Amino acid sequence: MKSFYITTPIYYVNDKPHLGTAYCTIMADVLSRYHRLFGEPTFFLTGTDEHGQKVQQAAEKRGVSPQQHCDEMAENFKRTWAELRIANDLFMRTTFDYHVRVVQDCLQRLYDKGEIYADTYEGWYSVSDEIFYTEKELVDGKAPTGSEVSKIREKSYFFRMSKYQQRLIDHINANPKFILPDFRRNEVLGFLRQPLGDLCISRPKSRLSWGIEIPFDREYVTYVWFDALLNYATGVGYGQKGREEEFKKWWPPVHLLGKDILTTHSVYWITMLMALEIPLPETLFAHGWILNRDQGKMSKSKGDVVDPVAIRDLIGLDELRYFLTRDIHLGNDAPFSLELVQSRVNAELANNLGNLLSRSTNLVEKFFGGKMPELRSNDTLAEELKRKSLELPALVKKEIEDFRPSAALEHIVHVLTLNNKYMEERAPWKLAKTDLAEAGHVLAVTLEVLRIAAVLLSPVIPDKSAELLKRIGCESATWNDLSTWPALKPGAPITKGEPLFPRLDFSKLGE
RNA sequence: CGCGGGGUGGAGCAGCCUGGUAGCUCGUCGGGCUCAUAACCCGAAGGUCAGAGGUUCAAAUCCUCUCCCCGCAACCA
Repeated sequence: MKSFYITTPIYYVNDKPHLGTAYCTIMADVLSRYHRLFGEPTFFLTGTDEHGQKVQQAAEKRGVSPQQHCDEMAENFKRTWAELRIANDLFMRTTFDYHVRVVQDCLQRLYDKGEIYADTYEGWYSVSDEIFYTEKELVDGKAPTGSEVSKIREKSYFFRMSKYQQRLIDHINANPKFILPDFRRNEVLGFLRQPLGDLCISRPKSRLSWGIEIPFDREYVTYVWFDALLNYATGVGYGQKGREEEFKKWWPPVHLLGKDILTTHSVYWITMLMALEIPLPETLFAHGWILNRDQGKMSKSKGDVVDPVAIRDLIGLDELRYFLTRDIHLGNDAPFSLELVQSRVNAELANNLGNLLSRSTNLVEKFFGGKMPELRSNDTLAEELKRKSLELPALVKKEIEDFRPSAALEHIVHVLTLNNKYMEERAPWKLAKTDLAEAGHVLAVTLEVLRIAAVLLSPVIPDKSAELLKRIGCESATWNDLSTWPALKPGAPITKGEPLFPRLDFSKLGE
């Protein structure tokens, strides 16, 4: 059986989780839950990137050790993901012992193979900013921050990235699903039309001590990206005795990442893997950014609500997950606002799904004493509904495999809409007075449709989906149950309950 | 001439690769229903698909040019 291994970037531990990182993590969660539902062995990795100058500085400022600083900051992420129902299999941290050890092994191996060599790094350095600037970044001979820069030369170690340029181009061209969406692939290929340089992968300890020590020269630590990217491999056992089977089981991964770090992944990471002779990832999928009303990047300074937990508190967890999955076409930039959330959630979750559940369960309570009615032979409309429902799993699966979760949800919503039309057409509230069994049939059909929809929506709205299934007495919700019709047992208890998705109303918030 | 993306009814987006009656959600207007979360159903108005030219029997879709918006242009993360 084919396994599915998906990763988010490991987030820089110094930052706090915001809507952008939450978006990426939720999408990876949704995709991994779908693959699990399909019955595939699935592994989902997220975590934190913990080395680097900024961490060192932040720790110094607080008067704590870098490790302690990281331990505390990593908790922000763990807690946030727990709040958002993220079901990751591992929370990876680049300060894990085994990660540090394997990164060092990799450095040593590449050095021994001649893939890493010593040379002189020359660049414009700002003492006050403590970083190098590229020629192009300089403004009138000064750093963009206005500080003085001077040209300095220092011994550094370089990875022979340039050596792999053509192989990388060939691989991208030969594997159309390697970099997605398509236009991102073009972007990377465009970038690769210029000659690729070698990558400086060392930093002198005099400037940066919080990093992984380079085994063949203890005066240096390795560049954070070299360290961080390897987490995708070390997290599932790469290079570790006793974990060979684990690595074999999960590798290669699907990397979900932000478009801003596509270059590091498609160029640095991939050439590193080539040099290390590790099989390449299946797909690098770059998602877009979530923008505010003015189409700008979300930011606290602009007064946007960026704390994902605060947003969840405002609109509800499953509602947030649904909005991000449904309203945004994975890969594209997309606007975010409470109005947009309200509109989407009310239309599809409250009015369509929630209300369909309410009206059908209400009628079952009213006319059938809260017991699941029986199906009869199908009329044309019911036959169509049944057929479309049974076709849904395959449609959803295809869309998810193509990274189109929004389209997957659209198919489901479409069937629910048809069911609402069906209710209108057959009017079981009237039928009940003339032909009770027929009214029961209409309701039974509806509840079966709801069952299938709820199971197919469970990766996106896990809590609400479970609640729905409970109310309609569904005991088994596996992928195989989706090809069963009927699955609900006549006579089983059906309960109406409170509205599953209360309508949102932000009109009074004074936007 | 650096590279790439975008410009589709009032709003937000699909469609473009593999040309063939312009689609989805919301909003607006009219009607129906009254089981339901003022929800549901039916109908209508509203678009020269940024602009110009070209290819074609046929272009939102392919090609060229122009205008506007955005991202990237690596070794901070």
